Formats: sequence, C-alpha cells, structure tokens
Amino acid sequence: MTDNHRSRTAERRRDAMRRRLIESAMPVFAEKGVDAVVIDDVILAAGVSRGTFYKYFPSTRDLMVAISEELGNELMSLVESVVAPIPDPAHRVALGLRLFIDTAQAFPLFAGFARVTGLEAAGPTSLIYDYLPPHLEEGREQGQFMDIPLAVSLDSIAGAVLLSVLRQSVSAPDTQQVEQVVSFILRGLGMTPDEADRIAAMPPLPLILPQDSLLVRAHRRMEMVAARG
Amino acid sequence: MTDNHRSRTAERRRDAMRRRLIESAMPVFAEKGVDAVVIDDVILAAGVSRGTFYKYFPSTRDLMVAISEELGNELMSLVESVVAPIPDPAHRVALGLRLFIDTAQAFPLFAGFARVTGLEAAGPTSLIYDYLPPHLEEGREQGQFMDIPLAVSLDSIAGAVLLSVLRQSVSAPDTQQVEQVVSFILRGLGMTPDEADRIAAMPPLPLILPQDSLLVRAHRRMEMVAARG
Amino acid sequence: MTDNHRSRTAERRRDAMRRRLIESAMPVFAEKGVDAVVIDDVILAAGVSRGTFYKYFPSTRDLMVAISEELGNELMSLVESVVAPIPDPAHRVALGLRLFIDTAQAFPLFAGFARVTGLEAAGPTSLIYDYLPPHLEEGREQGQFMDIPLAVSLDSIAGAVLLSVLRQSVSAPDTQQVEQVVSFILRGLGMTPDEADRIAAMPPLPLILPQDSLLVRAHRRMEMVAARG
Amino acid sequence: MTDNHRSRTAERRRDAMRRRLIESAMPVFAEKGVDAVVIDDVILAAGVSRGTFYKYFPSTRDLMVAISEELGNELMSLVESVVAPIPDPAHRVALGLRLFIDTAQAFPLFAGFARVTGLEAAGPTSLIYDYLPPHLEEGREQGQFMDIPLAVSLDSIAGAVLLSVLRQSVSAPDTQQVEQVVSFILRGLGMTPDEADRIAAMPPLPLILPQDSLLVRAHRRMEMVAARG
DNA sequence: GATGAATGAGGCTTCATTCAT
DNA sequence: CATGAATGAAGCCTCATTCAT
Repeated sequence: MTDNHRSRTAERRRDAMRRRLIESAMPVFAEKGVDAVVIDDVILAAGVSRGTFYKYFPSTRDLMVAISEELGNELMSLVESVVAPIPDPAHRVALGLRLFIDTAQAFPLFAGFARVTGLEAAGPTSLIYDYLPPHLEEGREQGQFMDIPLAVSLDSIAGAVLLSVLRQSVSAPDTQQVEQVVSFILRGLGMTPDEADRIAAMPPLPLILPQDSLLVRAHRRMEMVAARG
Repeated sequence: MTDNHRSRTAERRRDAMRRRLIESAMPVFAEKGVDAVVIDDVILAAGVSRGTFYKYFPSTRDLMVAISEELGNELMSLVESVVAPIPDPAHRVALGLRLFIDTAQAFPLFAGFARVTGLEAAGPTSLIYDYLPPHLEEGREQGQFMDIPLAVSLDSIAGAVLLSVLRQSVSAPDTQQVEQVVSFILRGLGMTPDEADRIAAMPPLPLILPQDSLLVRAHRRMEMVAARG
Repeated sequence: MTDNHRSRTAERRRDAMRRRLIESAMPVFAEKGVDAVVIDDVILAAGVSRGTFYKYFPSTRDLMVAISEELGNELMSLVESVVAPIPDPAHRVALGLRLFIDTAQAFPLFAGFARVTGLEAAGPTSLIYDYLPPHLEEGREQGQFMDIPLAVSLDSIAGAVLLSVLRQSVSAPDTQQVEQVVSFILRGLGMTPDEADRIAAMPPLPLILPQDSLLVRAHRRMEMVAARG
Repeated sequence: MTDNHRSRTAERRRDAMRRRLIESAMPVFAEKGVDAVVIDDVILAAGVSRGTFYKYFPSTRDLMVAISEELGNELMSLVESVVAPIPDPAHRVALGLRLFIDTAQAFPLFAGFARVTGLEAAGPTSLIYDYLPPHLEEGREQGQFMDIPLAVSLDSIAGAVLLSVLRQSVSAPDTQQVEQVVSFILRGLGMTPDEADRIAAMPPLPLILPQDSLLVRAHRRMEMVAARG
C-alpha cells in the first residue's frame, strides 16, 4: 500500500513535469520556429534544469513531436465530439473544417505552431488525414460527394486548410474567407455551387476548449510570461 | 576596349561560378533539408574554397533563396511560354498546373527541393501566386470561374498543388491522381464536374526543358556524383 | 538484548549490501574499464538506488579500491594457506606465483579486472609486494636466491607476472608459458637454469576457491546476467 | 610552381601545428594522467583554439596515441643507432635496456608519460616488443641466451623494465638498481650470474638526444611554462 | 532508511566567419 | 584573387550529487 501510494505519487509528478515542458515549449516553437529552438530556450521557458529536459525528451524535435501529437489528439476529439451529432455528412465536414480554422484564428499559438511545424509528418494538420476519411466516405455513399481517390481529396483539403490557416496567422482574420475556402472545398468534392455556399455559411456550433486543455494552458502560460517579461 | 574585354571576361567567370554553386547545391538541399546543410556540404559539392563561397553568398540560406528564385523564374517562364498560346483560360490554367506537377514528378530533385523548402516564403510553389492571377481573372470574366476572392483561390490551389507534389515525392507517380487534383481545383473554381473532368483530362502539351536549364544541369550533376560516389 | 539484536541485524544487512555492490560491480569494472564506469552502471548492476550507493561508497573509484582490497586479501590468504606448509622457499615462491597466474587464467574476470586496474596503486598485483618479501628473504638465507635489493626483485617479479596475466587475458591460456615465466623469475633470482626449470615444473597444488569467495560469487553473478540479457 | 610552393608551405605549417600540439600536450598527460586530460588542458597548453585541436585530432586519446607513437619511434631509432655497432648481442641488449631506463631517469617527463599511459597497447614500453626480438634471437644463436618462447622473454623483460621505470619516476634515481634489474633480466635469459653482472655493469655509451627531438622540445617547453607560470 | 527526480557544472563538438598567404 | 588554417561562440550531452518524499 505504501509502495503503491509512493509510486502513484511519483507518476503524477512525472506527468506534471511532462505537461509543464510541453505547455511552456509550445509558445517557444510557435515563435521561433522548430529549427531555431534550442534546449536553452525550452528549459528557460519551463524553468527547469538541463538534466530534467533530457530525462523527458531526447531532443527538442522529440518535444515538438510530442506537442504535435498531444495537440492533434486534443483537437481531434474536441471537434469530433462537437460535429458527431450532425446527421448530414457534408454539413459535418464543413463544420469540422470551420471549427479547425476558427480555432487557429482564435489561438495564434495554434496557427504559429502549425506554421513552423509545416509539413512535418506529425504536424497538427495531419489530423485531417485521420479524421476526415469516414465522413468523406459517408458523404460519397449518400451521393453528396463525387467518387474521387481519397488521397486526392485529402491532399486538396489539407492543402487548402493549411495555407488558409497560415494566412490567418499573418493577416487579419476574415470570416468571409473561411466560408469561401470551405465552399471551394465542397465544390471540389462535387457539390453544386449553391449547395456549397449554403452549407459553408451555416452558423457554426461553438467549440468550447476546456480550461485544462493544452492549448488554453499554453496560451495562459504565454500571456503570463508576456505580462512579466 | 581592353578593359571592356577584361571586365566582360570577369563577369562571365562570376556568372559561371554562381551557376556552379547553385547547380551543385540544389541536390544537397534536396537531400539533406534546408536546415541541415552546412557550408562544408556546399563547398565540397561545388569543389570550391570557403572564401569563394563567401564571395558569392553570405549564408547557405541565401544560396537556398537564390536557387528558389532561379528555379521559380525558370519554370514560370517555361510554363508560361507553353500555355500562353492556349486561348481558353480554364484550359490554360489546367495545363499549367499539370505541367508544374508533371515536372515535379519527372525531377525528384524538384519535388525534394520543394519539400525541404516547405512553406518558406520564397519556395518554388510561390510562383503560383505570381503566375495565376491574370489567368484566373480572365476565366472569371469569361464566366468559367466563379467570383471568389483571389486569396481564397490562390491558397486553395497552391495548397492542393503543394501537397500533391509532396505526395509525388514519396509515392509512385500516378497520372490519374494528377488529373483528379486539377479537376478538383477546377470544380472549386466553379466549373461543373463534367467540364472540369473533360478539361483536366485533355492531352498535355509537352514541357521541354532546355539542356542548360538549372533543373537539367543540377540533375545531371547529381547523377554524375551518384555514379562516381 | 533487543538493541543488541537489532543492531546486529542491521550490521548484517549492511554487510550484505556492501558485498552486493562489490560483487556486482566487479564485472562492470572488468568490462568497461575503471574510468568508464559511472554510477548508473553500478546501481543498475546491483539493482539498488542512487541514494543507497552513496550510503556505502563516496565514488565509483572508492568502490573499485574496495574491490581491489577485498580481492587482494582474499587471494593472498588463500595462496598463503596453500603454500605455507611447503618447506622449501623457492618451491613455495614458485607455486605461489603459479597459483596466482593460474587463477587469473581460470577467472577472466580477475584478469580483466587486473587489466583495467592497471598500475593503480591498489591493483591486485600489488599483493605480490606484500606477500613475497619474507619468502624471498628466507630463500636468500638458505642460499637459493642471490642477494639483490628487494625493490629490484619485486619490480622484476611483479612486472613479469603482471604482463603474463594480461597476456592470458587476451590470448589462449598456455601452461607451458606460465612455467617458463616462473622459471625465468627463478633464474633472475639466482638459481641455475636446471634448478629453475625443475622447480617451476613441479605439479601445482590445486587452489580451491570457496563458494562464497568474492571471485566465485562475482563470476556466478556475471553469468546469471549474461544468461538473462 | 606557385601552387607547388604554396602547398608545400601549407604542409609545413600543418606539420608545425601538429608538433606544437604534441609537444605541449606531452607534459600535460605526464602530469594529469591520460584519463584526466580534457581538451581545455591541451588547447591551453598549446595556445590554440578549440577548433584547431579538432582539425588535428578527434580526441585527447588520439593525441595521446600519437605522442606514444612519435616518442616510441624516436627513442627506438636513437637507441638502435647507438647500440647497433656493438658486436656482442648480450651486451647490445643490456646497453639498450640501460639507455632506455636511463632516459626515463633523465626525463621525468618520459617516466611520467609511461606511467600514465600504463598498459595501453601503444604505450612507449611497447617499443621493446618491436626492437628486442632480433637481438634476443641473435643471442640465442650464439648460445648466450636460453631457448625460451619469445612471448615469455618479452613479457618478463617489458614488465621488469616498465615497473623499474615507474619506480624511477617516484623515488630517487639509483644507478645501482638499474644495473641490478638488467642483470636480473640477463640471468632470466639464461646467463650465469657472473656474466650477467659483468655485462650489466659495463660503462654505458651516452645517449645524445638531438635538440629537436620530441622529448627535448617537450621538456624545454614544459620548463618555459614552469618558469613563467 | 531507501528512493529516484531534479540539478547544473563540466566536458564535448560543430560550424560560421575571418584573414594571412 | 582564391585558398583553407585558425578561431571561438554556441549548442549539445552526461553524470556526480543532493534532497524531498
């Protein structure tokens, strides 16, 4: 019982340290770019020692990958839980993409991270490749989407979304444009311009990020630093 | 006259050295990735001294930018010269994109370079932003394309093309897919699925790269090294 | 009485832990070399925590010294107890050296440890300096050995034995050679070649290492690890 | 011609830097011990930059090996050239060993280096293994030495000489002892005590180290530093 | 009393940049 | 004018040691 308690305590501490590194490193990556981040940046941001960093991650790149995964999983399940109840596949896809792009708008941290992560395999954009296929398939079965190779749809959608997110990260957010990109995608998938516009313009359900989500915590932490520094 | 001749000779030598650095560095970037290339790699590949390198470029990143520009300009004017005579804007755009993607397929060097350059501002993909607007505008005037914000069209097209090119660089080339991507884009621009498919499937004019183009010379140089090494 | 018992138990536990560290560290030193061994190696091999290690030894080098001493004392008393009854000093010296070298042959662990310990003051070779003098003196008194400075005899003998042991640790053991080395030493001490050869070739008494000797236990432990790993 | 001259100049400079590193590092190794020397010690002693060190040696251990080899070769050829004219093999061997040990006495630097190099394969002692065999063989042919395995002779001689040199490096030099060690060795090789003593006691030819020998230069450099520091 | 997470000094290595030849 | 030896700042990584649990 004592041992059990002790080891559980230890594990909780380990988890806390891991989260701390991840949360505090995310703004660093978003600002400096993946390849410019050095270990000193990370340990300074997290307020830990060099040795501690190496206990948890073998390199800054591994930390970046961990952040990507964590972020991807988090967003994926959040978006999924919001859009899952929507019966219409096209509407579901449209809303999912909008939520994704809107989140990028709301959290420059996310857009920045996506930008520097760029085309890395594990980048947060890649969640599109994991999340979309069943919805596209369902839309095709119901005759809303044309029958095109999955790779083509995914590349086209991911590319359009990625560049759109990047644009949001440099210029002022523009709801119009987001709707238009989604509409472009729906047309590309085979819908008529009218349908596409109508569905892309439907009022979005709000995406509520929990207070202890990585994105929120990293955002808060960044603002704390900004306020102090 | 003597001075004139001397300086002209000097200038020709400078140009030759510059080309030599650019041509021999391109495969290096394509293989190692932008951030992994160090000056030693470049001067080894070009067979010049450290000092000489600095005479021409202040850093490897500047060299990378120079390659991007050279490559972009070269492809841009080649593609333009091929498609310019085509009277129909939609056909012109479709063929231009296909030529672009096909070239990436034919020259893994190009796809590799695009991949490592990634989303860098000066990447070769960016030429799409320079080259497409007038054609899109003309298509819109003739009622082939819908009236959507330029930024939306360009992001969507560039994103789809970029990811498509990257896919080519890792998996086997697939003509089917290229046509489908172009068709997706044409639909996104507002064409009906039938028109889009028909235009995307039209037989492409061949793109003839001159023997002294950067891409061809770099390719040859790379193969020479591979054969020797 | 209770206190007495408690403290005796504690002491027994302390001794057990000390032996455990020593036994499990010996193969580590033999394999990696004195200066390459880090605390992690030791605590991994012994299966104890960092803190525990520091309870017993202030550094790996101290542990190495402890092993040397333990090993030296153990061998010294074993060899002494075997050769003590031999009335003839020359025979006694010859047999003692042969037992020493033979043990090194039989236990690569010993040769390995001697090799990495090298010329460190506390190396196991040094036991020669402690053990030989009275026997050499007795031999001199009986006219078997010449009257040479002790330092000269000891250096020459220790040097020859040391290099001989090291040779055994890298090439196949060779009984012939061991006898020849001992014969060389006896001649160096002043015996005639005939006498030297005769004495060096006398059948050795066997050296029985007790099952709980450091060398045997370390050897077993090492084989257990090798079998598992 | 110009290129030829330039490259020859460059090569001379490279050689000079290599010598500088070797000469200035030797005292450092002799004092601190092989495993204690860090790159900072070396570059401080040589007055060069970190980067320069790495241009010439991949690690301090490699530098140590280079010193060993250089020193071994130098002494080997010097001793050989002095003893080569001696017609009698036993005398030749005896004098060679004495010159070797005497040099160690005269240059604490040498003894110190030998001590820390210890039993490393490439240590300066190893030159005995290269240099002695033909002389031993010749002595055996002429009936001066017994017929014993080469490995046995070499190990015994090298061991005795090595420990003798180390003794010199810690206690006051003692000509008597040197002669006695050589005499011990000659007896071990099969000579009678009388012959052995006579030959070992013969007046030694002097060994003149050239002013630009590694040992002399390193010695001077060390004294310069000592005088300044 | 044992544990192992955290620390940070200390050493290693690379590589952009300069400059004498 | 080209060369490449030399530089040293800037990163990386390990590991002995401490100490809260």
